[in-house]
Amino acid sequence: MSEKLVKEIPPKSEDISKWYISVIRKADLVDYAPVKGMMVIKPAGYAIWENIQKILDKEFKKTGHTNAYFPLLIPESLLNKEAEHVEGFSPEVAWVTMGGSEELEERLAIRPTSESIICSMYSKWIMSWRDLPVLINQWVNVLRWEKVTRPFLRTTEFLWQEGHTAHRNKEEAMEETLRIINIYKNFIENVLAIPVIMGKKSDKERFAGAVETYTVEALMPDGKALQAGTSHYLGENFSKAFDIRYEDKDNILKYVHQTSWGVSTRLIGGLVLTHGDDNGLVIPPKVAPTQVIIIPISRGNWKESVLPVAEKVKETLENEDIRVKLDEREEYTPGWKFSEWEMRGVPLRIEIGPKDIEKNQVVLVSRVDREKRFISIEKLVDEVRKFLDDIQNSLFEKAKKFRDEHTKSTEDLEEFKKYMKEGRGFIKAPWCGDEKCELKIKEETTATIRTIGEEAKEGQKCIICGKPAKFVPFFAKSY
RNA sequence: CGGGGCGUAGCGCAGCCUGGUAGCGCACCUGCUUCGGGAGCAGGGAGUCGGAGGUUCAAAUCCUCUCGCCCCGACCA
Repeated sequence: MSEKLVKEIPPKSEDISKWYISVIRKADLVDYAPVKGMMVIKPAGYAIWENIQKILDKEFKKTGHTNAYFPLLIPESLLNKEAEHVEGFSPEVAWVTMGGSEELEERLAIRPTSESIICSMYSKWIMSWRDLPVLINQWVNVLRWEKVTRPFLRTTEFLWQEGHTAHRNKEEAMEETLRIINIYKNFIENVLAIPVIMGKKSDKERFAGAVETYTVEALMPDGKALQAGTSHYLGENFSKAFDIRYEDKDNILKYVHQTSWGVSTRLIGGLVLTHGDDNGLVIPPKVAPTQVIIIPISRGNWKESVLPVAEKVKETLENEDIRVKLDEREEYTPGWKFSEWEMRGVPLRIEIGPKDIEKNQVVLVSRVDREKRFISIEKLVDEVRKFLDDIQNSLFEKAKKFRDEHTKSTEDLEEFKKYMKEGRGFIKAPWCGDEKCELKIKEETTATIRTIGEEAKEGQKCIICGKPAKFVPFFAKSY
């Protein structure tokens, strides 16, 4: 899209941060709250989150999960039970120390994540192999005292879902961990139209308290990677710390194997960054709160001629469960409305004017590239569906093309550094598996291991130490 | 948490260096004409200059502290 019609949005290519802030605020997704790092998710933004919830929740239910709610406050003693977990999270925990004017005997953590409180309950609930698996999810807010914040991408408080499951053995827990990360991958790619790389985290990048962390990583237009979702195999780490045991068929008491997994409102930030352009937001049809905006062309006696047709079109689409709005406001010109709804990211526009009425047609216009399709009113529903599908696909293809073009392979550190300086992106480079080399790469290039990638081939050498490589990770600078 | 930048009307900014009547564009309100890519004209409303101290006859402007936002690092979904 060449023409820039929306004023006050700085070009995405020039300063993506300014662009990002400007778009989310102009599209009315978010506002800053009075407390540092906290945001108000406004109706337009929350509607996207509701659609994310609706679609993901269905997937969780389909795979046997149920929702519950665990408390916001976690006693310090519980949080402290799993050593690695505390160490990982304690720097960013906010504490409640007063109740009214009384100082509390034990301070209470505002949940940064809920493993500890949920495990403390699981230890009461799980007795027998017949109680397993436990497959519980909750949609809640969590709080992490972050030093650097950005709306959606990293906020002090954020909304997410966290699944916490308990299983009889490693195999079942591992299967669950992978089932979930695949649900995330499919959702993020098919619904949010953001291509991701799926894989395992290195020991250093792993979730605090986990045995293995699986992640889906998306590449943003500035070449930085966004961790979009994670699924952890917790092994027996928490069950041992919280004494979650069950009596198995063989009469032996065993520790459960657990998983936990989550995606957050960060996904909205990823969506904005990935698809937006100089005219504002672009929301993929499958999550768009409004998929179609109808703009009647207000000329002459349009209220008698055009408006009734527009209303009929709206009704027809509504009956087909297409999320549609009609902008019949008189105080704005059609041109203004075009720009306004483009900025808000509505993927498909229908223009209906006097000329169209004569020809018994309507004009469909894509948000992505302003492609116009003139279609006869009889074919409305099919054509709208088809166009929405095309837009959904083209957004994914466009993002995938960018991702692929910004994924490079190298076995040379200098070339690695050069890639990081010019344009950035994912870089695949062989690594021996040693954390020291991982740290060295970060120091030299600012890139970290996003996923450890596939196993190295015979003869590939670590880019730092030159010893035989174990893996070929995806490196990138991260959000 | 370190380095840098910025807080002036809803949004974007000028004014600050060199203290002396708070300004511009967009948005908003009223009216008329407009309307197939952010319409034109005329009139109008709106700001304790982020906050608290201090210097001064006088502070948006100078000094100190503080809060917040943005960028770059370290840390993290």
